[in-house]
Amino acid sequence: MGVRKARAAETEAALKDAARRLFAERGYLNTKIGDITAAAGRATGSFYDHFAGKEELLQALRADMEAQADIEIATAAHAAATDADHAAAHAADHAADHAVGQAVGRAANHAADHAAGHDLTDPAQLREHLAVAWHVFRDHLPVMVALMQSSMAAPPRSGDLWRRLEDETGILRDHLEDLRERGHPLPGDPRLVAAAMGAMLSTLGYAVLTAGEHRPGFSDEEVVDTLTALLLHGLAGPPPGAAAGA
Amino acid sequence: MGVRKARAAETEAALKDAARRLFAERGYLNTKIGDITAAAGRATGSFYDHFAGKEELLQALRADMEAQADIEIATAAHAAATDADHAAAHAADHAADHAVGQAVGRAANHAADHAAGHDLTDPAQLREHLAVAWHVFRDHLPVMVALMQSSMAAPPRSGDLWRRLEDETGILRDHLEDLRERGHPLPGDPRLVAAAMGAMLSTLGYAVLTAGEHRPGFSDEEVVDTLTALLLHGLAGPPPGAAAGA
DNA sequence: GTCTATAACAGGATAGAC
DNA sequence: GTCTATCCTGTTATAGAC
Repeated sequence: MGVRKARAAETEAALKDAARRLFAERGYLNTKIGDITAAAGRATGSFYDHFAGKEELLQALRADMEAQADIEIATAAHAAATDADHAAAHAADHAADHAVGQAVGRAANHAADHAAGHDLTDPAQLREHLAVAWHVFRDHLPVMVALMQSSMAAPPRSGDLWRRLEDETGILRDHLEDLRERGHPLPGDPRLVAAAMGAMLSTLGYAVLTAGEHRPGFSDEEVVDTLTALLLHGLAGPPPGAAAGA
Repeated sequence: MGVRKARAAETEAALKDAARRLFAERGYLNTKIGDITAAAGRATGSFYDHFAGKEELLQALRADMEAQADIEIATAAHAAATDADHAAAHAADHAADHAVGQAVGRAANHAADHAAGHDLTDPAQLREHLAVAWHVFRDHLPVMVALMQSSMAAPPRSGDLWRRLEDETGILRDHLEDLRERGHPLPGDPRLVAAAMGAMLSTLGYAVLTAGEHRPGFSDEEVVDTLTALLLHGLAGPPPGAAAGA
């Protein structure tokens, strides 16, 4: 790789970094191309040598995020697999795939293999799913914020948000369908239940993790524990003799 | 009221109507002042004789919505109160107040009185709460869409979304706190649980009710039933002998 | 109060030298 | 590839006649 190409890659990285920084601070919609180039220490015109526009930049950031999430997930799953506890390893492994799909909207390739054998009614597995999704959201907050703002800014009737919700919860839906096939009673159509859970997770994540000053003051663990308890047994609480996850 | 004033009121109403129509079609963010005046059959300049800007118009629409919701709620509660079934009437009455607060972000005045005596663990009452919130959302979709787009477009760190979530779920939170004080185990901090439920309801509502062509095909009842079942007993389902709402 | 016309200002995107 | 300079478009908001 020549110096020229290296310099170009450097500029592209600088633009991406600046974009992530600004997306977290001002949001995607309020960040102008000029803001990004200024923050990256480049000229406005240079932007268009790397990206066709703001939307293309966002897609590039999304690709980066998915790639990095894959790595994090894989190592997390591996770490869990070295554990003595089979159930935990199993949960972490599958939770990873699901959660990434859930938070990012991908991983259809692994879905089929891993759908079977899951049990979202197991407190540990459900908690692990939610925890991974929550932390992916937190670790990639700038891009998640940008993606959410972008899909909320689209014309309502385009159905963008519903599509996004379905994409993000593909794996979760598979797990639910699997659960239903094995005879477990579900609250409703797996598509709907999965979308509802995705809606809760993404909007609550956005609200809690971006609040900054006016921070609600909930720790990651408290949020994950609460969502686990709520989604596992609802408001009525666990049946008298059950060993719950809360 | 003179003719001049009446004409002015007419124009203001025309602007509001046009705005609601366009907000539902193109969304709040993509609707320009000029679009509204054109759709209302007025000149662009006339807009500023009635509103200081788009944000002020939105606040006016919000006020209208809240006023109308009050009426709808009151009559609904009254109708329910004439029923022979005490429990149903009770549920509908309080559900109304909550749901409006939930969907609209107000009704703090009634909160204190009505918080006591509720029981969100009762399937009928929970369902009623969710049903009213869902229908308020649907009936005022243009304004709800605009409000959501507006708060999502704000700078993330402003904490706008978290504040909005807390405001919308004030009454729900009160009910949960009441429940907790009466010894019922909750999934977590009432503020957090309420916010999570609000996040689910508003985002799912937006996604499902705006999807248009790419409509998921779920009826209002199916959604309300599903959310009731999910929030009442979670994914694990009702305890063996329970009479659930699903 | 309503209109026409226009000022004022983003913001996106390109041209051409280096 | 990167820069400087500029064009061009859309949108807000106001001025002033009616």
